[in-house]
Amino acid sequence: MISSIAELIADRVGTMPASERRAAQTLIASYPMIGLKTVAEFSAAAGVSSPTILRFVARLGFQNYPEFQSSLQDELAAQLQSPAIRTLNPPSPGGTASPMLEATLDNMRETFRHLSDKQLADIAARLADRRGKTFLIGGRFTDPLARYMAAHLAIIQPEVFHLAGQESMWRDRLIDMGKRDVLVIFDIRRYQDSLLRFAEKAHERGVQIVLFTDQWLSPIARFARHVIAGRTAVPSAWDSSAALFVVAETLIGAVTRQLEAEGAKRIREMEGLR
Amino acid sequence: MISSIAELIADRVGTMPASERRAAQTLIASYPMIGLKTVAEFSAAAGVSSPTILRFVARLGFQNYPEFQSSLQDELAAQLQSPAIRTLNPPSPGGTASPMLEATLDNMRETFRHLSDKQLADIAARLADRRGKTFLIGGRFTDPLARYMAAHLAIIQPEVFHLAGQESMWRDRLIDMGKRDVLVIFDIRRYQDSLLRFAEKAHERGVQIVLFTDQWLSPIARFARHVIAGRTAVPSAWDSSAALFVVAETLIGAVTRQLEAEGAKRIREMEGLR
DNA sequence: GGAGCGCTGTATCGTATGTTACGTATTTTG
DNA sequence: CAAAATACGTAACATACGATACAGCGCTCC
Repeated sequence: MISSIAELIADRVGTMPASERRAAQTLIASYPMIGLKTVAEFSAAAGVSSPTILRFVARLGFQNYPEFQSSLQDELAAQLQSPAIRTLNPPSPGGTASPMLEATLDNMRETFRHLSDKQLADIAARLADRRGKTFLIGGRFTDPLARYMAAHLAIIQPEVFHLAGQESMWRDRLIDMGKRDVLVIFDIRRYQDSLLRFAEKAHERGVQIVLFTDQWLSPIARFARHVIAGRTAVPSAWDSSAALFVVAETLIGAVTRQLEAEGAKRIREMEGLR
Repeated sequence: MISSIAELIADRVGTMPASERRAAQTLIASYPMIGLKTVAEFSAAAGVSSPTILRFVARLGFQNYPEFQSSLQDELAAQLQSPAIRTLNPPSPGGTASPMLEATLDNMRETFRHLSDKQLADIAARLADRRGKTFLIGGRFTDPLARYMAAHLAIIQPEVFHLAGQESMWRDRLIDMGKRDVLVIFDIRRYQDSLLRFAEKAHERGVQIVLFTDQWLSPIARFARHVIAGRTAVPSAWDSSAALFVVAETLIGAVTRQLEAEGAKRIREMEGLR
């Protein structure tokens, strides 16, 4: 079975005329980068004419050059998006038994790799801003994450609300929301219409939206001021929210640090109330 | 020092207008593939207009779109030619970007090191046992974990109940619990008396208790049939529940696999009900 | 409440790109 | 050795792509 263009070429290079073979060799030599450039550059690198390149890709079975390029890109994307394959292939050191764990760890590293300290700091600053209220809400499976975050934030600052229950209940809270307020939304596949509708309404009111979503981005990203895209792929029937969970914990920690002075006092008071 | 376009974006995303930020987020989410496609495709994916994309790349310092694409390609080429860099980056990116992340990853590895496959399989089998009911409950900060697990388990099997609300409400449910039933409890420092009391009563009725706790073990461990001890130490004012979260997800996956036949049917039915 | 500024999308334009037609060179075959 | 078929490049073409000008809109700041 042929699963990559490189294999496809190796398979058919024998039946090609001389010039096309040179094209093939050039592509393989710096696979697949040259194939992503223009026909002119490709032909120049191979030392042949443009039509030869086009005949070459046609012989590989592609209708036109863009289709060939898309194919290469898809291949690349598959390689890049699953570092797990690469990390697992040279089998895990020490015999870490659980592929689930390995995938989760990879997800977290990937998620944080796309997440700069500055972004996190910005979001933390926004959440720590005491001038406005903070609302949190989540989808079917992610609502617990919203609760988790709310449970912590509510301790270090006032005016933190988790929106639970029915959709109509949230809508009634919209009236309390304004420009200085922050709405934290958790939404991963399959994205919920109800959340999208709610986000849109909140956005119209000028509420700042912080969105936790997966790598394919919930449509709510349209309205969000800050977007956190977590990796969710694991060898399971379900998507994993673990990476988002860790980001949430990181943010909780950062906000706590910012509110240290006031927060510490609050916490002490709360302890006293027990 | 800025060595990749991703960092460049992270650096400047704060100074960008809303639409360009959407472009940035879209690119980062599926980095860097979208940037290799045409302006039209990029703009469509980001939900903005073409000129916005062009202004976005201009703001990053590129003269034109092709130059931006070449830059991305060069970056990709460098990554592909030395996969070693990619594998080495996560462990030690110079000064470990996020100590929080590092600590969390360590916690997970440690947690799973003390957790045998057999233990996990046993617990999964117990949870998949359809003869009894499943109850889940958690403490102040861990209740969301119980909810998360309940949300998933409830889909693949009937008779899954999350115990919420006030203590007196749980107590009333004790009457429904018997020897064939399982009670999943989440309890980390500072351990809650209410949970301990509840666990004891359930234990007296012969309920099988599965306990998620921290490395110092909640006193509930006395009554538990299975104990999962997760590492919780992180450089933050709060303890981390991330390791327990991952164990929970692992169990959810394992139970799902065991109930595949019945579970799949249930899931399909549920989808149909939407 | 009004004036100014900045952001964003629509419509248009020029051009670089992929594509095709055709003529010449090279090889193959009877 | 002649004749045909195939291979290859040059040059002209059409399309789709990136770039730009402009107008509408919302926001901020007097």
